[in-house]
Amino acid sequence: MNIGQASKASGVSTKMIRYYDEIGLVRPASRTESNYREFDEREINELRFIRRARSLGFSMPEITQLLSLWRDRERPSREVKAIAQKHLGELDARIAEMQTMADTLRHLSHCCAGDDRPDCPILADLTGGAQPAEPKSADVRRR
Amino acid sequence: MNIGQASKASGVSTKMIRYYDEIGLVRPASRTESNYREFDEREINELRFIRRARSLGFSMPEITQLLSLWRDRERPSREVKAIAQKHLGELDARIAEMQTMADTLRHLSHCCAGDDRPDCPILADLTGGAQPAEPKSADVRRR
DNA sequence: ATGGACCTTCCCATGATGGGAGGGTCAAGG
DNA sequence: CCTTGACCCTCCCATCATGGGAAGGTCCAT
Repeated sequence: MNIGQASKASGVSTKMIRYYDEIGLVRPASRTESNYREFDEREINELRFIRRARSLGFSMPEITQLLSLWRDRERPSREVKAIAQKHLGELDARIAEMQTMADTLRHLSHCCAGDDRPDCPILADLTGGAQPAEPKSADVRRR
Repeated sequence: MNIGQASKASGVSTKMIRYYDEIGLVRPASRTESNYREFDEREINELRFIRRARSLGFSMPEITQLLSLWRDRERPSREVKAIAQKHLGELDARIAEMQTMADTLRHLSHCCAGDDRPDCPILADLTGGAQPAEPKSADVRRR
């Protein structure tokens, strides 16, 4: 199986397959005499594994760890779970951060008339209460 | 005011101030005869504006637009609101995506014993039901 | 044997940010 | 006046995962 077929079978672009090869994430696939990469079922499964892990937001270093645990039939599931939970924590943290942004933005947007007039609470917030005059905004929560 | 002071006053790193200058986000600050950048209050406010906008997740192109609206005293707040709402939509979409990841991961993690044994639903999910044997997982929702 | 679809490697770009080298400038204290 | 240390300048490089594209080799079906 060559790289194009491996790509179709795994859903990973040829570009990325070569990249994973380059960084050693998948073991250097064997080559034909004309230097074409050759993939077997095992490698296709590894590529699918990587794709699925990426879709869950795991970083490449994390995937490297997960792959090596996956290859090890003796692994303790504890280690896998630890990686997953660490990642979950980071995901939750980033979600919370973005949620804060979104909430603030929703509030500001809600307060903005959105008409022809120039007055705009969104710009006012970005300005930070400063600029021309008095900085006496109280309830527009800012971090 | 030189770049170091501007950095302290605005909370933007000197590196980033130079970058914003380079990409034309802040108008090329005036220079002293020894080629030092000089900043006035207006530019400090623009830097603060950028910092606040970044903290709300706006991209540089969006900030470019916001800044030009901010400079224009005749702007219709409609335009500002449109940018904010577009960004809000993107934020919400990314949050939903990450939330899906986190939920899946939470579920898998919950189902994983996390002990010395090698059996691991997390790895099983990443494997995609494939590999050695039967692909008959039904309730482990996968996208 | 020729053409088209494939493969290879190498280089470049992204976006926002930081690190660091090599060299000029300024101000304070001796 | 000169030294010293804290600044400033520009230029280059790296990140992380991904894709685009060029130049050139290979394979297969007609």
